[in-house]
Amino acid sequence: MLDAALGLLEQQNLSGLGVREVTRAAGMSPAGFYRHFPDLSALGVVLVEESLANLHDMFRAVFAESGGAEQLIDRAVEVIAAHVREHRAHVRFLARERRGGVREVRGAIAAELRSFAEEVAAAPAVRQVTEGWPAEDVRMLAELYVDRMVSTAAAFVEASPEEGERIARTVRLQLRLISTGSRHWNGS
Amino acid sequence: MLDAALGLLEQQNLSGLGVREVTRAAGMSPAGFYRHFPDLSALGVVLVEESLANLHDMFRAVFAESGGAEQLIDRAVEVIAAHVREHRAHVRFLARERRGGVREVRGAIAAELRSFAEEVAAAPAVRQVTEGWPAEDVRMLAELYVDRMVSTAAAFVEASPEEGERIARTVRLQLRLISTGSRHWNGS
DNA sequence: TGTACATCAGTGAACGCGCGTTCACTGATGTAC
DNA sequence: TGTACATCAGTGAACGCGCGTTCACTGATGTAC
Repeated sequence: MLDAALGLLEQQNLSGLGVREVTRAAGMSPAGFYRHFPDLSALGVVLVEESLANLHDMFRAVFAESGGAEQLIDRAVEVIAAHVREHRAHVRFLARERRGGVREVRGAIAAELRSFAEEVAAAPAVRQVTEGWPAEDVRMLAELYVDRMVSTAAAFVEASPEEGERIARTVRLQLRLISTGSRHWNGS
Repeated sequence: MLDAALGLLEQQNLSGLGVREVTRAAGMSPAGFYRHFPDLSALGVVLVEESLANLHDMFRAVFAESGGAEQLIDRAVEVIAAHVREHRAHVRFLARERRGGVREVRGAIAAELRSFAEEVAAAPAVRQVTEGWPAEDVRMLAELYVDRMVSTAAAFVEASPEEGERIARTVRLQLRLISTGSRHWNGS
């Protein structure tokens, strides 16, 4: 039933989903829905949790191994592409709901992205560059990386394979430019 | 009626809007809707056009006067904040629909943002820095600026005044970092 | 091993409701002579 | 200036439909003795 809902959410957003629509897609009778969830927003919460947990894994995978900036950037783009390939529906769902209709959902996603930024800030490859920076500067750099990675995943998910290749090239350049900027950063 | 629809769209997305809901908010009878639009997606098209035209003005206002990188960044953040203050509902609508449900709308927004990126790439302040760069590198820098500005507007629109101040500080730092990166860019 | 019972995911019919859309209408405003 | 007519934004009633939710039910599976 969660899979059925995710499938439907590729074409529309959470607030447009219907109980009968979901059960129909799952091959059940409408009443069966209430054996699993009290209402649709409860189902939404589960999907958000699943999607964010997956995304968390993605971030951990990027920063799991150490290495220079170049290797890190290449691995980041590969991991993002693989993540989108494997969790396309989840990524699409997050991209929609990040700025979407349900305040509660938006807040949960925002909070999780902030916690990802903290992890990025604490990653050895980043700490090496930001040694001696004020906390605010480290945070803005980490948020810049997180936002770029999430936006890239969102762009991949709607793209054809050729567009995907173009997006990958562009984001690699952008991450390199940000990395260059951080190496020449002269304080706020 | 457009205003009524924009008001409703602060709480939900285009695909969740209803004819009766809009006419109710506009103080009309349901049938009156069809005097102005054949259906809701026609109304959506008008709102997208309005919103993008406004956003275009915002980009032009940022790059209207020349000046150093620092002045440009400060003006950009001020102009974005003013734009959000004046066109809150339009900005919120664009933020929602940029990754939202309706393919046609998403495509129209993406195309317009690409054309903004071309304008940014052609702005004197940017051309000065990117002299001699390959076209692809110029494009990725312009897209980075555009995306950061649009994301900032989207963030402002949901933020309290204090959060807004934090966002403004963060984005100023990020734009400075990108600018620093571009000045030390050593080719792709 | 067999029997009686509990659990619980899924069913199908029914309910009242708000939806989108249509229709012939009204009545204000502009225009031709 | 007055009169006849055209235009058109807005109306109110009506339609059929799909919606969310409830209810008593079924029947498969697990479990205690």
